[in-house]
Amino acid sequence: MKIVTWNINGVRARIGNLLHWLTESAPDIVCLQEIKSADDQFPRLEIEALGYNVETLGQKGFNGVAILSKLPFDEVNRGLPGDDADDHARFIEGVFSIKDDKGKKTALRVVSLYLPNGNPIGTEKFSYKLAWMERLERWAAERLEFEEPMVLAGDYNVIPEAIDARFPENWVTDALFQPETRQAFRRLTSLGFTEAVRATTDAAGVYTFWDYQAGAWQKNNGIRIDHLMLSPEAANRLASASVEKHVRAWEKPSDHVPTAIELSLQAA
DNA sequence: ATGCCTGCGGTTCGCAGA
Repeated sequence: MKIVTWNINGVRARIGNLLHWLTESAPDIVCLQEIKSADDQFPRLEIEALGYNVETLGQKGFNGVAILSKLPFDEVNRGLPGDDADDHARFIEGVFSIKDDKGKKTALRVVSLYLPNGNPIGTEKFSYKLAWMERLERWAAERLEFEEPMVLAGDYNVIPEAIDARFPENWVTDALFQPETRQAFRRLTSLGFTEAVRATTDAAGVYTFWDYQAGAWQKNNGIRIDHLMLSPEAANRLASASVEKHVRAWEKPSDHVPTAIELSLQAA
């Protein structure tokens, strides 16, 4: 089963790219971020026509997340618990039915998350980011008790290590590379999650984002900030992970590219 | 030191992004 995360930077501006990519990449489940669209403006009909079920948590103008799935949704949960005053659309969870090793029906949980950017540091934006990461950690710790295959996929806005940036020195004062940010990300690993790309390669130069400005793509001035965190039950079934870098060279690209995993499991 | 570029809202500039 192929599961992909992609910060699409405006689903309506990118609908042509999205439809082409869905046909080419043939994912089973897609986690989208920054759809920048209210739910009633989301271009669902074109996507449904390709055989996908669509669930969104949209917001007018910015943010917004969605899950597209060839599997039917058994359950959908919108919003990250822990702060009733938080009105940003950054979190949606879908639950699907799969077969376990013995052919018995069990649940697969997939989250599409858009973690706050947090810049500039020293402002309420950065404290919101860190608070959001604490809420995510608490939520994830509870979900791990289910002992189910689970994928927390999205734009984490976290550069985990220096190897994940072409020029790490450019990011030392940035919210994406602060020690507190990286430590909060590592706490997910401490809970028991496995980050899929680093589980499959130690290579440098694996990036998922290139800024639109200053020729960052042409200079390969990239960073790796889109991640898939796997529960133990999902990590045990990880067959491969890959970054679909070529999509960044398309006409009118998103500044992020799709990041994919293959899990050895079957829909029920 | 700053802007570089892009999408969106709502109008031709401001905000947000990373």
